Parts: sequence; C-alpha cells; structure tokens
Amino acid sequence: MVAVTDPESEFARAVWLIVGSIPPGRVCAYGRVAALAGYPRHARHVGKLMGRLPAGSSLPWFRVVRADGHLPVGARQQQHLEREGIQITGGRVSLRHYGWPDPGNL
DNA sequence: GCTCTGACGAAGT
DNA sequence: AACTTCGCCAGAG
Repeated sequence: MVAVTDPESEFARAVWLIVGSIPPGRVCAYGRVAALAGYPRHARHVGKLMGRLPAGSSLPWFRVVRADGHLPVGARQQQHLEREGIQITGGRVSLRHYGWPDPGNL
C-alpha cells in the first residue's frame, strides 16, 4: 500500500498531471486539484506534495492557490503569478482567475 | 492507539 | 469583510 502523500502514489501522479496542465494566467485551488485527481477532501495532501517538489521542477506549483485566494505573506509565488498577468490585490489572488478546467463554473 | 500538525476549505460570528 | 471553529485525512512522534 503506497501512501497518497508518497510521490509514487496514484494520487501524486494525478496531482502532477493536473497541476502541469493548468494554463498560464489561470489558477486552481488545492481542493479542486484533489477532487480532479479523484480524492475529494484531500486538499491538504496536495499542499504536502507541492512542498516536496524538487527545486528545479518544471511544474507550475505557483498556480495552485487557496480557495479563498489568500497567499502566504511575502510569498515569491506572487511574483510568478503577476508575471503571468494574474491580478493580486490585498495579498490575495483575484477570484476571476479561477475556473479551471471549466471556466464556466465560476 | 492517541495527539498534534498541516502550501486546506466551508460555515458560522 | 476579518476572524474563529470545526471538519477533513495521513504522517510523525
């Protein structure tokens, strides 16, 4: 039995696949990624996996944000997002950038 | 086993 | 609109 937080787990594979397919200019919540991966209510484990990513990873981890749009104070994540045209005001991502993979369910 | 913790989330105040 | 509480699931001690 491989733990879901293990990089070799199906959960981890699914999460990476999903995160890697988030297009520039869009963001996705942890909980949403978990649900898409087939594991609802596992938002925190997505976070745990992001934390384990190697420094040189090509995965756009910075496009995964909290559901309420709030970012950690002083996060370099903010610079990456703004560079892609994602608007950040008052330390949180504008909700209009959500809606991946279905822009219609905002 | 039990408690604490966490790149979280939703509901209540 | 800011803050608190509670629910969530696994891993660590």
